[in-house]
Amino acid sequence: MYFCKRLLTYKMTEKQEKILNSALELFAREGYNATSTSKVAAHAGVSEGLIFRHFRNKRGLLMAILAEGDKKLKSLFEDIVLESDPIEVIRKSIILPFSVPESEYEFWRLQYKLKWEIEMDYSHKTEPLTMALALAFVKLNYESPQQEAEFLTLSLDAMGASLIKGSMNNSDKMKSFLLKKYGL
Amino acid sequence: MYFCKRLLTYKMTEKQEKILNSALELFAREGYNATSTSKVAAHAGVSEGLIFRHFRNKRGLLMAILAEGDKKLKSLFEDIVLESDPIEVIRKSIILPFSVPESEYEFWRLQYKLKWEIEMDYSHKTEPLTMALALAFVKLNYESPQQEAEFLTLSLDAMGASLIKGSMNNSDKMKSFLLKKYGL
Amino acid sequence: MYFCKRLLTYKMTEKQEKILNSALELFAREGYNATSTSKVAAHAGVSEGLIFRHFRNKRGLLMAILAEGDKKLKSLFEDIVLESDPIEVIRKSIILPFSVPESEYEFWRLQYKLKWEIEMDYSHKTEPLTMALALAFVKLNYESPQQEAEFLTLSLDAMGASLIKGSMNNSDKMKSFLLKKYGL
Amino acid sequence: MYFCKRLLTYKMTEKQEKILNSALELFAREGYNATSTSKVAAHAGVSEGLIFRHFRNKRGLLMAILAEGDKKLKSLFEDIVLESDPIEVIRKSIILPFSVPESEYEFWRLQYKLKWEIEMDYSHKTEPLTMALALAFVKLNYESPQQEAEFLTLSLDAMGASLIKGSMNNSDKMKSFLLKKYGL
DNA sequence: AATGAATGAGGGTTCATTCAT
DNA sequence: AATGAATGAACCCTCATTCAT
Repeated sequence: MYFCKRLLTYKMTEKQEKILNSALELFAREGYNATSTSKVAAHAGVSEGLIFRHFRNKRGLLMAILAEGDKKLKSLFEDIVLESDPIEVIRKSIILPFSVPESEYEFWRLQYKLKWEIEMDYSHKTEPLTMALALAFVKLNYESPQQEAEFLTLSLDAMGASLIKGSMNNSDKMKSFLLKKYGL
Repeated sequence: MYFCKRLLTYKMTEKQEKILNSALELFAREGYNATSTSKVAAHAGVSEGLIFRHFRNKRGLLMAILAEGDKKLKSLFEDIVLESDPIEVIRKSIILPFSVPESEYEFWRLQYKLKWEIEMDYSHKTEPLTMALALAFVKLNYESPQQEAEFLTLSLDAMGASLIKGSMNNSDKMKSFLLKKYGL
Repeated sequence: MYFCKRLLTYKMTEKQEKILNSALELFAREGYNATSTSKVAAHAGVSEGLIFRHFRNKRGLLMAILAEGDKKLKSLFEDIVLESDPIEVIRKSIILPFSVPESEYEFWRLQYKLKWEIEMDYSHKTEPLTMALALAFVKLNYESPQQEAEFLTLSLDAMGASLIKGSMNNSDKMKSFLLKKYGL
Repeated sequence: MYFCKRLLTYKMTEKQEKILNSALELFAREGYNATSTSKVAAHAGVSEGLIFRHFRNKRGLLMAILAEGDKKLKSLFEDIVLESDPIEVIRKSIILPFSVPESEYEFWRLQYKLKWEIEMDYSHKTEPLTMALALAFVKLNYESPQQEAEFLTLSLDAMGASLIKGSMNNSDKMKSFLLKKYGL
């Protein structure tokens, strides 16, 4: 594994965090390939060499960001996965993309970008959500719970993408439309 | 506009086409930023300089590809947009992503990649489809035809993405599920 | 093989030759590792990128130099190898290191440097000389012609090294001493 | 002078010795320029900074190694220089390169490497040997004792180099050949 | 004595692009 | 139309070295 062990502990030097934040911002804005390590260093107010001392690689830097991101993702899904009421599972899932605070758009844009830029396998990350939804649809006696769950997951993912790209005009309407569509 | 005038005419030299095809393939596979003009030239069996003679820029090369792609996209939508039977509009829309031949995956992968890599505005391209669907849903007395159309468009886009990435296990099931969902 | 094909033909661009000459000079003076490609480029009055266009690698540049050097080496040995008179073979061999013009010291210093710096296999290059000497010693009924030849080759190599390093005080005396030692 | 004072005393910390040994090994194997201080530190299991605390410089580290090596060299020559019997002087000299244990090849390879890599003046180190030989040849009434001594020194040096590089096939034959050549 | 964070300069190499032919 | 020589800027990364702890 590439990413620095320190990341997994709670101790991280100030500069290390600056690098990580700058990289997240720039990767998310310009893309991974289009962002040079020197730009990251400059943005973080740090010598370029330090990036490599802490993260070995440009790739290692990316992995460190993704590792941190995965934790965020898991905690987001946790609330849904642990929910026992199927109605609530669906409601919370639908609400999810619409309740992401703008401050986190950066992180999500990066996820979407990387999904395509570096052919990152992303589908397994949403799997817990799909499974929770499938279970909920089973409980609610839907005819094809698995397809239903997969479809909803993909659609919500698409909603999220649309929101982040700013190409959805009326997100509130879309949210309530979806809730109604699933009888909520 | 950057792209070479020749593109708009129907005459294109053999080498010009080779460049275009190679660029499409490489951009789609590796991404725009990660593909160097020298790689394109080598893959096309052409001198690097020729790319710039014909397309001015690396960006111009990209634009030329996209221009050609837009035509393909339009012709795909045409059949749907011109359909008057609302049921057929919906059916054809749903079927669309599932009936893209694998030989065209490359082109579509490029579209998806660029959507994120160069923050390409893509939503307007699907607008004709959304409008056709909205009209269909109006005719069929759906409650929120506009949201319905937007939602379906986004979802189908997501289906397409999933198909191309190879992360959809059972596309046939998903297709028939969708058709049934819309009462077809 | 790394080195540019052009080297083997007689056509070489002016700048290509400048690069080669500069590299020879600098590699010989400072050593291969201690000489940066940027130094070579500056010394040759050429952009650094050009080095890589023509020789692919820093290593490729080195190989190109060595390839040219090998030809020089072979032509030096040719006169000895083709000699049929055993006395002459020995005489010419002994004289060889002492008759290298100072203008070629650079090239030879590079050979010696590389022999150690990059663990270059060098012994096979002197093999033709050893064989010619062995044959001569056989003809002259020496007791251990093979050892005699190997010993002389190694010793002459050492003479050459000493000469090039400037650590031999009286090369003329040494030359005549050697000639006398072998009865010439 | 660069090298750490501690070297000249007989007390050296464990880590200091580890550094020295690692540096010797790596310099000998890869060359001085091609070996980074970080590699040395890693190989020695020591922080990189410690190298500079103890040896000031990368160069200082090298000097420390060479200083230690010089002692080894002197003790090797001592036995020859103190010998009064001229026959024995020559015999011991000839035997010298052939009796270096393989465990010391590393050290000698470094000497040879540095001779060329950093244009290290090496000839003065062999001077005591040359002088001892010259004296021996005088005693034995050789015609040109000085040349004879210089020649033998250089040749033996070349033997050593050949042995270390592994390019001498039959070292035993060569040794006895040499002994016979000098009437021993 | 020893560490590890931090740096600035420079390493080799690739880049998109221009130009003479 | 087409080539290939040529460039300068930027690329990712490693270097020897310093410093606070």
